[in-house]
Amino acid sequence: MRSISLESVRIASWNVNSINRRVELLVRWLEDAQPDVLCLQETKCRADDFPSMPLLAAGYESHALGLGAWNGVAILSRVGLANVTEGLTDAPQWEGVTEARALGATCGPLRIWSVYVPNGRTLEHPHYDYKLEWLDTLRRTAAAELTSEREWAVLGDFNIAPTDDDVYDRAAYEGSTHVSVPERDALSAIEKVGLTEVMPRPLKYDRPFTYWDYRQLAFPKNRGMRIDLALTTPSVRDAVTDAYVDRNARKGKGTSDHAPLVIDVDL
DNA sequence: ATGTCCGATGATATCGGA
Repeated sequence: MRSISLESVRIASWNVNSINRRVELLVRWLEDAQPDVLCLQETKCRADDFPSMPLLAAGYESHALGLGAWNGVAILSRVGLANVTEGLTDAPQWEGVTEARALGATCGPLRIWSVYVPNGRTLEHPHYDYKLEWLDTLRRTAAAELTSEREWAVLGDFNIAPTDDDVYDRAAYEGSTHVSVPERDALSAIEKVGLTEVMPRPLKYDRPFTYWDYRQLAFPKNRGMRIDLALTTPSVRDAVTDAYVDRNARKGKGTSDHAPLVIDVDL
């Protein structure tokens, strides 16, 4: 019989839209929010340009995956960062390149992945097919890792609004990506391998949007979407004590167009 | 005025991407 130990961790995910543009903001947020693990997306820098020193000074070790101006993911942790896996198994390529969109690591009690799902651009664009193929590859990687008896989570920018309630106005997205049936089916297929979504609470208004376009005053008008998601094993989900979107991090000049998703778990 | 912002580039304005 094994002993049960209570382990409390705060995990988070944030599409930062260029980490080198926002190092100081990120460090201030880390000091304020105190996450134990943070999954980052759209770091937009090579691993050797990643600002690991100021993050280390803030108390976090990090592992970054990036090719340059586009995409890029990373994981920060103050509870260990081991067994790092760079990329999905047999990930599809875009224009001959295996992009930096997925990073897995074991952090404390959790096996955790940071993902930046392809945007898709339009329903007719080859990038949309790439998005669906990439999501199916994520499903296969998740299924393969879930055979181990470890608590497991994937956090990131999925570029999918799971339901019509996850966009400010369904009609505004008619014929667009992020809300289409094949994208939502691909998300459901990932959940069917043994994952369940952690639903955050909003800090303001009725719905926990995580992204607001920079244009057309979308943030002050709360014209947002909930596309940054967390899928976990059921036992992690059942151990969640709080989950929220920190929309305060979206306020003001010089912020990312995404807000962080924060999840507290008592395992 | 897409009421914007990012990195990259025959850079000092323009472009693709989001």
